[in-house]
Amino acid sequence: MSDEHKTVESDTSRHFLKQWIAEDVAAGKTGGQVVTRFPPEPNGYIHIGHAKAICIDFGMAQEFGGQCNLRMDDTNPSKESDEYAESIKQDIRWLGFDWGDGFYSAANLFDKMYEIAENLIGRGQAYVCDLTQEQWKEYRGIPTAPGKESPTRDRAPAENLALFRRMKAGEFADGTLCLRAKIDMSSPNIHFRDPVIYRIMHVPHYHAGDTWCIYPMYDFAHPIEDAYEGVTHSMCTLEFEVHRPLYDWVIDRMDEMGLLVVRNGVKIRPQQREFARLNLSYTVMSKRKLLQLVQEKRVDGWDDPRMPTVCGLRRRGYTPEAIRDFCERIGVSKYESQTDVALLEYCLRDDLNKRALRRMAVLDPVKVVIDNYPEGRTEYAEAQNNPDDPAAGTRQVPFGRELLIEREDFMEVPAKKFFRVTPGQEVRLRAACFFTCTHVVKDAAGAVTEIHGTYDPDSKGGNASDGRKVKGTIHWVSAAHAVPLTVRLYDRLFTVSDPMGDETRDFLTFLNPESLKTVTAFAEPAVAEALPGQTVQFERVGYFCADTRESVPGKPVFNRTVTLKDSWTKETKK
RNA sequence: UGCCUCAUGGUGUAACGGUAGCACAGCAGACUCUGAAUCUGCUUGUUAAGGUUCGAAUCCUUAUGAGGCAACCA
Repeated sequence: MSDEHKTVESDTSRHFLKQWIAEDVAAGKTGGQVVTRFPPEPNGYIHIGHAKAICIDFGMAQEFGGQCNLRMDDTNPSKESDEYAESIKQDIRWLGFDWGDGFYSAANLFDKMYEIAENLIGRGQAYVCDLTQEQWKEYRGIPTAPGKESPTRDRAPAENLALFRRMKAGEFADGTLCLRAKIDMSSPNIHFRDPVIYRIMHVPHYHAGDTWCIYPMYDFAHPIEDAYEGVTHSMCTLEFEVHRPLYDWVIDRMDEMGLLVVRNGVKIRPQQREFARLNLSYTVMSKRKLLQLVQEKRVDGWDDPRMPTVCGLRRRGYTPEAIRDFCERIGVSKYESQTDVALLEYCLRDDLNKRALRRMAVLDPVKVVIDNYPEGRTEYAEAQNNPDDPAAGTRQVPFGRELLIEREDFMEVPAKKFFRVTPGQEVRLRAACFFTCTHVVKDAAGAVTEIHGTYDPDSKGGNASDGRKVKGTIHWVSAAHAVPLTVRLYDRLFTVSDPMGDETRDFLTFLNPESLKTVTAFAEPAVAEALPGQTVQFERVGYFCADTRESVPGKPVFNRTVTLKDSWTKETKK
């Protein structure tokens, strides 16, 4: 990763996770290597919120010269698939992170987990419970009142073991029996009230096949996975905070069984800490809500450019650098905040400004006729591909008597401080010449159909030899050479900053009906050469990305990635 | 009405007992062959009340507000 994307920070400005890890390193708790992990469940596509977690997990490992594993936390086969697992890998690689040979799957540890479970039974720390789920719910109690013990809680270990083996052998139906840790039914922490650690589930596993019909629960599996991988720092989101005592309980049991990894003579005791998940304005982040948008066809699939999914952002034209920069800037804390999507857009523009080639395209055209320019003649204006980067070179843009310019760049009666085309006001046609409007032609309804004017032959290239200045420069396209292209103008998916914030209204009622507008635009010929996935800047308009799905040579389709900042529209609203 | 966590400008974060800073957003201006970018300047903040201290955003107490926990999900 390049340094220029790192935000400046002082030595003392370190978020709490960084400080935590630094202290452990100093105290020699890591055995010489910090190991973290990103543990997605392969049951859906990852989104910008996951990207934050990925940047933290991989970022902390990088910062401390350690290793970050990618682990599929696949303990519930009813929801998981290889397709999801592959998409997750692809998205993480695209974001720019590398897990090296640290790829793991919880399923690879099923044997060991089972062994630990039997061990727990033998030690009288787990038992097979035959309460129905309804009974269990009743026995467990509620947060404000203690639970009561299962009638089978004190069954003899030998009996429990026999039962558990029969569970494994497939002798029981789903939900009839389960294995529970024997902890404390009166604990104020519900997760300590003899949590279920194994359930019967006659479902084949996408990765482990049909070897198992019992599967471990998250609270049991996760610390075991961390421990076996030698993970030193296990970072997750806030909702797991109340699970931490249980995580530590499992680690303690493993310690007693002598199962903790020893690295360079140091016993690695994984520790969990929690940080606030990302909330972004004008979108939703829950997997369930995103799934709903897809299933109800409110959007065009998981990779719809309006979606906050990584694949959606990618298709929209976002860059990994911009996303990483964003994740760096939002910081890490335990406060459940809502980050303004404007910051994400800032990071995007900042990155694209440096690298996107400049092109000219007119989204809402009106014809311009240069009356003193010869009919049928074509000249070429040499335009810079990126004014901030001379190395990007130049291109030749065809110019002729008839041009197309942006409708909003003309005002018959100019507003105050309007520097664009208006009768009698000289403007610059970007990279070409000066132009002055003389008169307009209108249709029966009074709409302008043609703007007539003259150019100054002495201003070819964009500057007059007498050195006079013009206040406005506009983009244009030669009518005779214009390439039509389909442009999708994307806007925020929701009309309100927090679509989930109103409990009385469904979030769908806040969908922005104008989140997608499709128009036919006209561009200079070079635009047609853009490769799918390539982002260019349509000067004065915004950044646009050739769609990876539907753009084909000869029939280009562009997605608006993000607009340019626009201080003129603000001016007009005053 | 149990347990856990959190609270700094509009937003997000920093300050770890010693001058409340940075970024985004906003506003004003300079510059400009993109009304972009760049540059300058500005507005706005420690939830409240007590306490400890020479000194509190920071430590303590209480209150208030927000979030989490009652899947055989993760």
